Amino acid sequence: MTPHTDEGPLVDDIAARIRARIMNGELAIGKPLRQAALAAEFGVSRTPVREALRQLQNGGLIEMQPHRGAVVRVPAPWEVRQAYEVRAELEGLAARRAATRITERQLAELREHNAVLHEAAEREAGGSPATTAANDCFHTVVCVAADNPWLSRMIDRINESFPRNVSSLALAGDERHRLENIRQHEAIIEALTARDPDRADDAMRDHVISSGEHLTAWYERRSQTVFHG
Amino acid sequence: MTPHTDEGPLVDDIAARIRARIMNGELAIGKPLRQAALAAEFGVSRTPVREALRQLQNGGLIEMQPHRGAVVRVPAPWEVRQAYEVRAELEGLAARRAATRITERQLAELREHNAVLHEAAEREAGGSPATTAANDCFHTVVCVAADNPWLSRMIDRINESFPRNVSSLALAGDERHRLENIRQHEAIIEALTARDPDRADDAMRDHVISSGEHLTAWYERRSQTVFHG
DNA sequence: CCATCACTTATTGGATCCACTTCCATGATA
DNA sequence: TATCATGGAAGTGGATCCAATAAGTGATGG
Repeated sequence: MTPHTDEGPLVDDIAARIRARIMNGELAIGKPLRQAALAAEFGVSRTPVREALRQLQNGGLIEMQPHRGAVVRVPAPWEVRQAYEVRAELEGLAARRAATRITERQLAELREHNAVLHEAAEREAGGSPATTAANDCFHTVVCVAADNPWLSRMIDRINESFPRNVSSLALAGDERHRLENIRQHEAIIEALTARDPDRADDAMRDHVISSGEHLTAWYERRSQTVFHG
Repeated sequence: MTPHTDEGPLVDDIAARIRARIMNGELAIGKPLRQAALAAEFGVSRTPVREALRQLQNGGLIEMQPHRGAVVRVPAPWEVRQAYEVRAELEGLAARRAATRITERQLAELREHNAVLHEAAEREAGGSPATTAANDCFHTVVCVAADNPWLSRMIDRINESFPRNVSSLALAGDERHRLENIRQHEAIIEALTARDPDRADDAMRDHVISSGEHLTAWYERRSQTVFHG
């Protein structure tokens, strides 16, 4: 199963694969992760798996208790809000920088990604991998246009701390939220097209904060279900 | 030597100790790190050392080439500028949040730390551990007052990516820079005392950006010395 | 005299082994 | 019957072992 095409250290490969499993929901939130099981699944020994798990712990995606194993982390709702406040600040900065640097080509890409989202919003539920990917790409393009690798890295770190399928699920059920999302993207594209750093910054902040509020609300509902139901 | 007072996983302890060695300059920039030597020094096997090194690599403090070992990372000057632009954004946010949350007690601490810096500035060169600590504490207090663990964590990650003694060295030689530093701290304290988020944000940004420029300049001089001298 | 190639050596990365901790079930005892 | 002790099973963390890779070194040929 994806037999490890030798590209760099094994442990990074393993970490990436485990992260992917968590991101797409294959390894559900709260699920315990057995080193032996993962090692067997990937056809390697426990050593690189252990190191990979530690990497993921460092990134905040899982929790490890000594001698008790690792579990996919369950973020508290207020943590989501805190993280998204930071994300808003960083993505705002990215948009600000992008406004004076983005190319016509990249602007076209943004419109393309948003068109995919718009089309999907009318047709299906919205939680599909395609829409998740389009959403990711939208933000990635802005980051690339911002042309600051450190900034991109920091934003990535935040995103990698929350399972992606959860963010999608939060979008999935709410038609109104999806349309709001698309309109916010449009506002960002407009500001970038106008090469207006202040407006781009504001538009991006609004967008991220609003997403964060929806996600926080989702986690709050989920916490109630899990802990009291 | 500091015989590992059992608090938590061994690998974290090792990572912290190696990081400390790098931060205070005991392990100089560009120096190769031998797993066996570190293991012997700490009285453990190579396994936890390897994991610790990988943690540090993840944090960006060292570089590891496969089968070629790890070296203390040499940041390029432009990287320093990029990182400090991000840091300015984050610390600005921290100051903004702190303005409406900071306690009188914490304000007093800020003044105290800055007094230490002021006193040291007149007396000695400025690169001492005490001044470094006071500088760190100043920013830490603001972060704590901001009351957002995610924000603190992100700022920490940036700071942990550059050996601390280097930042101090950049300060050490320049009397004018030291005084500028202290005045900027005063401006931040004033803004926080006035509970003015906008002013606090601006003052902190100015301060961090200015520090970043000095540090960048230091790295540029150093690069020339190392690579062409 | 210099370039190249085989060989040696140092060092890393992954696998295996062992000890220790934790959890769970079973049974003894008040 | 409830509670606590005890033993076993599962799983992790660290140590050790082995294979694979890359630098260094000396011999050989042009």
